[in-house]
Amino acid sequence: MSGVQPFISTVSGTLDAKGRVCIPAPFRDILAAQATAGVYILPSFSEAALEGFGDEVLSSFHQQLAAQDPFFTPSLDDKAFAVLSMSRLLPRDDNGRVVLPAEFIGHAGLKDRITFVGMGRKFQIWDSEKFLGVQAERLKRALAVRNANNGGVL
Amino acid sequence: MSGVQPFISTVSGTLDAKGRVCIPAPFRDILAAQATAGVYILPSFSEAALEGFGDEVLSSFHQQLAAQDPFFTPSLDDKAFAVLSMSRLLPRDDNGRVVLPAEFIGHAGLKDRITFVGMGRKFQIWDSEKFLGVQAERLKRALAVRNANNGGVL
DNA sequence: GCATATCCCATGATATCCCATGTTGTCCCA
DNA sequence: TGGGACAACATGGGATATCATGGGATATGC
Repeated sequence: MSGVQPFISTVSGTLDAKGRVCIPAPFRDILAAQATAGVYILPSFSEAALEGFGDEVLSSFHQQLAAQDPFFTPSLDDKAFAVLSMSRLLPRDDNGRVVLPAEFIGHAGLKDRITFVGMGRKFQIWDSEKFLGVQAERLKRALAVRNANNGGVL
Repeated sequence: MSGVQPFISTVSGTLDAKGRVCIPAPFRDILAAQATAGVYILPSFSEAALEGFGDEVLSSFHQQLAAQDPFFTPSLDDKAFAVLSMSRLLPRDDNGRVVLPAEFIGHAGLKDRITFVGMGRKFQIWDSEKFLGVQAERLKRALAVRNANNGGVL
């Protein structure tokens, strides 16, 4: 198992009346391997979804910013703001659940059925119904990429 | 044994009532050599089949994506989605079997008789009946390729 | 004191593990 | 070269543990 284990697969879950979601067990194991106390959650700034990740992504992102001049790199502040200021470290309870803040639930338009989507270094949380449309569109784009450069990895 | 051992040959197997399939012993040995806990399974984008592979394929794909910024690379989401979100790591039991999720069985249209097809870095799982037609067509295309580049060594 | 948030326990469903059995292919000996 | 014994593999079913989810009790802060 070289490097960091990727988040893979797509699983469905529920959001209860208290705003709790149960992080899938395989995802919890990956987070635990990164010595992450809970899970970092960030509202995506381009989509109606939440992004989840562990210490590995946060610290590599931080180091990438730290390598640049902190006062004279305009894009730096915007990126730092979009990611760092909006992220929260949510603690997990004994059952592997976290409580999503109300504004996060609103941002992603979450109802009671949600979908966890493994994306490698991060994963996404979608409203299950919203995700169906996004899924079809993404597959179409990926297929177009595949046809453009026949000879991809797979 | 330099590099990675390829999956070769075509063998038939069964899908039982619990959705279990027994990975052929030679394939298991190749997966075990890659330190893969089980086997990664991915529904093919373009065909009614499942694709199986080990850590060698997945981690090379993941590392390629991990080199880029996880939040500011739009194309990353499409590629990660197409492969990583659709793949699952299925654990093997002591007898070398894995449980296929119901949606995978549906995608490939699997009945009780299935066929494992060695394809080098990966292998495919087909419904045996469906594969008969595909096999003939593939041989025809391969022959066309051979005829197209006459002037080869053989 | 009330509202909010955290922790803990109980339950149902699901997936994992384990053992038993039949079959097939391989090896050895006559 | 043929037959028989053995071992490895594949398949079926049942027991067990893990996971996800709901509800309730206890602490905390305003």
